[in-house]
Amino acid sequence: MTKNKINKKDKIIKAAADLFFEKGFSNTSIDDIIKVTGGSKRDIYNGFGNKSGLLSEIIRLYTDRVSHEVRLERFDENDLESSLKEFAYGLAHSYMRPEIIGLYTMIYKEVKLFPDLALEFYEKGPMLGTLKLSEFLQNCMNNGQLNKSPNYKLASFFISMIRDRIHSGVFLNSSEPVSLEELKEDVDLVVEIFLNGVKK
Amino acid sequence: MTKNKINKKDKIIKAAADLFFEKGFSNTSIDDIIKVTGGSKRDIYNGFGNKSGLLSEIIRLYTDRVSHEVRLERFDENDLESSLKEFAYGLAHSYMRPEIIGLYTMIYKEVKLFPDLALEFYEKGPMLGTLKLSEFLQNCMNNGQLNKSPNYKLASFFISMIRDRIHSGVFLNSSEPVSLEELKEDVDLVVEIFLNGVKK
DNA sequence: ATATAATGGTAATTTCAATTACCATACTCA
DNA sequence: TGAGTATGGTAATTGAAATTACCATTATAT
Repeated sequence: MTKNKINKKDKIIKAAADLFFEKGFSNTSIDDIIKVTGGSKRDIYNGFGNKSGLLSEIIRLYTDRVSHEVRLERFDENDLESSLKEFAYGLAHSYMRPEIIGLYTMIYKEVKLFPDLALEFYEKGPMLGTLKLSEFLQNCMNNGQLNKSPNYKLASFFISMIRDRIHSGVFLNSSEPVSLEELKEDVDLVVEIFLNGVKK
Repeated sequence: MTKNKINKKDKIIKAAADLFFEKGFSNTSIDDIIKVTGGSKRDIYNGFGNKSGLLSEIIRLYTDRVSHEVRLERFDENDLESSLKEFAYGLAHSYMRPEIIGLYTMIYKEVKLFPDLALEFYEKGPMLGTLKLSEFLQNCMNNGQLNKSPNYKLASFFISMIRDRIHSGVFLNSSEPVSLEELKEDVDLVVEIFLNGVKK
């Protein structure tokens, strides 16, 4: 049955993603994956061509999920501060998720090996979110609520503060991961500084 | 002569650092290094114990250089804006240097393998710079020039904006590296937003 | 100057992991 | 149901790279 084949592929993708995100692509062997899923190496070569093919499918799949979430973001020009805060909470939430951290970790590790996949991830993920926010900022400039400024750049700066607050500890092994609740104050502070910084 | 031994070690360190920064630790073989320096593998095993030992020396050496530079930063409480700008230019300059980018790249790649070295890098590099800035901000708060706020956090936010402006393109393969001249406007914009955001 | 120790080079050795070969089994469709 | 095809499992094969063995050479110190 085709159904079983799909289940098997899914199972492999799930297991491989966990391993790749945890240990990186290069440090995960085909055998490691099979040890989790059962079956045999042939399942991977039949289903995905080779190890790199498996990675491609995983990155595509996970970045598509992220980009889908980003598209759902809603902003309200009549409530600038709340909108920014909600956006920032969503962002923080997303950057804290293990799959996202794993995705970033892996892409940082393997960007030299797969430059195209890294670019695709960037465009469907971080860039899309930045565009979404910059559009909102542009509307608020048109409104007269904000000073005219290069909107994409402002959006990038805002997002950098949020993301780095969460990721710098992870990627340099310099602090324990925290929960969104613990972060809330910091996120609010970011919004406050940013808003003071850019509003009329 | 001991002199020759040191020269040989230095030569190996230089060549290995270039390769590690360019291709990463795991993807550089001992033979790759020897191909550049001449001599034989034994030089590496005699001089550094093994491949990891070589990496340790490199990370120590390069992070010490960075931390030395950071210590030289000068601030002037009487000229807040210029001080921040000068600090930001220095920061940008530093984040753009190939050795620094290489160091970050490699540490991101291998943090799982060498968590202690990653932490050491963080403490001697980014953390030290952040402390330096936060001390200055604290002074300006005491002065009454800035609103009271958690100073280390403010400093982190400021640095995140500068660093991410430069590094996000590199690490996700999403844009060409730029020069400090091209960045100057963006750095000025960061300072402007930040200062508006935090000053009384 | 020569016995002893350190150093360097070449060629194993070992390990690990991706990929492939080959055979047995299970499925498909007439 | 049975010929032909696809799939899965086990066991090669291959290649890369770290580490080590061993011998030759050079340096050191009395």
